[in-house]
Amino acid sequence: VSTIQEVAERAGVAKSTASLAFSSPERVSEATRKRIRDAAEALGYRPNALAQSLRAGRSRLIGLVMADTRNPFNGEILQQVQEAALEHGHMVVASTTNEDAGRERKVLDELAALRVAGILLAPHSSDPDFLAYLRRLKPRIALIDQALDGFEADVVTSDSHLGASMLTAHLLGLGHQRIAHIAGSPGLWTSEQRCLGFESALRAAGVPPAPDLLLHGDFRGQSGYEQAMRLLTRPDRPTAIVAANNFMALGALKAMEDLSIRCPDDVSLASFDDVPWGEVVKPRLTCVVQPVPEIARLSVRWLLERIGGGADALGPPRSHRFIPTLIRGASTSPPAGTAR
Amino acid sequence: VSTIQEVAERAGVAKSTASLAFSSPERVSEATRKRIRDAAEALGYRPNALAQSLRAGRSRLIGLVMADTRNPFNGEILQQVQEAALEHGHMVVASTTNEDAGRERKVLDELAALRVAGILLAPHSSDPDFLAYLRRLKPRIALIDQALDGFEADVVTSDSHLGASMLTAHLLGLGHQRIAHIAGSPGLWTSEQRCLGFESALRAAGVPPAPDLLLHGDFRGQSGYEQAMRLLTRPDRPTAIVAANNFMALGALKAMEDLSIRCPDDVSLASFDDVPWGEVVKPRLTCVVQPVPEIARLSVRWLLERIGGGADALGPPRSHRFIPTLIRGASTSPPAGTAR
DNA sequence: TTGTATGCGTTATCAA
DNA sequence: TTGATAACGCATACAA
Repeated sequence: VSTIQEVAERAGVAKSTASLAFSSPERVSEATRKRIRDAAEALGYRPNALAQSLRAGRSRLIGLVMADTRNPFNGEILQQVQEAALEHGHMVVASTTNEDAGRERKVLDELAALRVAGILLAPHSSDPDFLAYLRRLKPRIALIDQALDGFEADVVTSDSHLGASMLTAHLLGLGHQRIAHIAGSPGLWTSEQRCLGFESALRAAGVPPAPDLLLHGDFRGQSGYEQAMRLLTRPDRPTAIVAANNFMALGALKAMEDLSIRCPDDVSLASFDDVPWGEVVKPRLTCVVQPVPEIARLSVRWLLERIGGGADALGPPRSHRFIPTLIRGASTSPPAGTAR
Repeated sequence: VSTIQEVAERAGVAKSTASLAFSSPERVSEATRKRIRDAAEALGYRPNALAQSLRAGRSRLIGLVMADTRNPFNGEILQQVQEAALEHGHMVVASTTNEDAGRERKVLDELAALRVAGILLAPHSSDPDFLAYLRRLKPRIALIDQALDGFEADVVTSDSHLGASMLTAHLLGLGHQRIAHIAGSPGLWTSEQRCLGFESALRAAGVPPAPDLLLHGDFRGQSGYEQAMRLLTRPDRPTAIVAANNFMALGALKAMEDLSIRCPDDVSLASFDDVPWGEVVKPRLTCVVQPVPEIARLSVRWLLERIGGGADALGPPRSHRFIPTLIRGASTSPPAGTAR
């Protein structure tokens, strides 16, 4: 690639003029503008974004930090964020933490060093140290998918509390009373909201939450399998399970198979987030799905507004919770021996 | 964040000395080094990667360009590439093309403007124009997952030809004769290799490939559904189908369900690439899987070697094809009326 | 061992 | 309308 200096020489003008020809074409005479354009064309000139950013004090990069892109839910967030960012002329630096607090800080450090314009963060840590660290971090941060109590920032999520309540109410409506919840990693906002939503739906129906029916996993399939195994091998096993995400639900389903427990005939199963081509998973899972494209687009928009330095840049933190949608699958049905 | 100048002032030295303290600590006296370190610590100094890159003429970014991160196969490539890159001090700019040639060029343009150190590309286009464009592109390119005939570059893939042959031979071994193939997008290397591998296995078994049993999809689920519908509603429908990737296989499976065709009793199905938690897809798909972590790590290594400017930087293009692994599922069985 | 000066590619300011 | 110059933050060659 070539520099603006070379373009200028070829066009027989000063580099400042060549620069002007691109930034404010109207301030350059017709003739020279053409010469500069032609020279740039011939040389295949592309402005050096690094230099532009250094000069401007801000890059056209945004960082996206999430746990794991192997989960198609996150894969879609990335896809949508990337598209939305590109429409605004920004590229996305994608970083995964693999659920590791150390890695999370490391990638945030790197993003700060890169002077990214802003960071979309689906936080994994939530300890006070981490919050203090985040507050010191220079790039603007917006939270996506996962909120963080005690940290002031725009946050775009779906309503996890409501979603969990919807799933639980659906099961209660079918007649279930012993409903278990396989929750996500302790400490995470989504995990806790989903727990609360689960319990609140139970209480609303006059069913006292049983502590032994609330187990924590870590959002990975393996943990769903293990916790489901615990639940299902008890003498007083639950008649229905709510999993806090898609992978843990699949793990639970696998556990049922291995135990020859039929779903939904013996035990019903419902979860957060669909799986790709969920239609061919047997049985089709009942789940609540989040409007991922909207979450991605709004978070990008808000982040860029903050960065833009316009009137929107100030003002109190904004928060939006999208309403999830319940998809009735075949994995939930009235409990077997409901003749109570 | 602060600059090295501020660090230097606080430590009472020139900024070049401060710089030295980080790049060549041994060339700075114990005492001043400590003063500089302390000052940096106090100010939370992080070197500006933009400025470093501008100065060095090369950034510590690598671009990753692929079709779609919603496919967990690509999601895992991204995850692994990001991890490998981070270990070498590089961040990853992730860009999706959404199978759109225009977008593909656009993101490549942007990456070039960013002066990324190199690009890992899973190309979607393959026309001569595109090849010419790629050859002019400044950043070093390595191909991943998808090769590109006529373009000189390191390329890391799995052996698609072999993989398709493995699937086909497996079906032939079960006694199938009328085997169909739902191929990927025409023009893509993986699509063509898989076609060739499919046909070559047929020929090796003395079964003449039937042109009407070879249909092209576009690697998306919907196309798998549609082409499977075509195949399965024929009077002389095939007894087995090989799909060129996971999503198209799931689409085909859905088509079978909708047609009340049992798999594998009526028609067998085999595919490239697993699906996440494939164990709960009924029936468990027979498929060949690729060693994604190895593909990702080798491609990153080769790319960085080329960039590094060391002895490895020169030399002819390298190519490696990993051997895929056949996973026997429950979606393949001997054909129903095999008494031929 | 430390400091001075220069340039990486841009853009903005100011003068011509 | 155009050109000379400075500055963004850093690293290096060279001088002290």
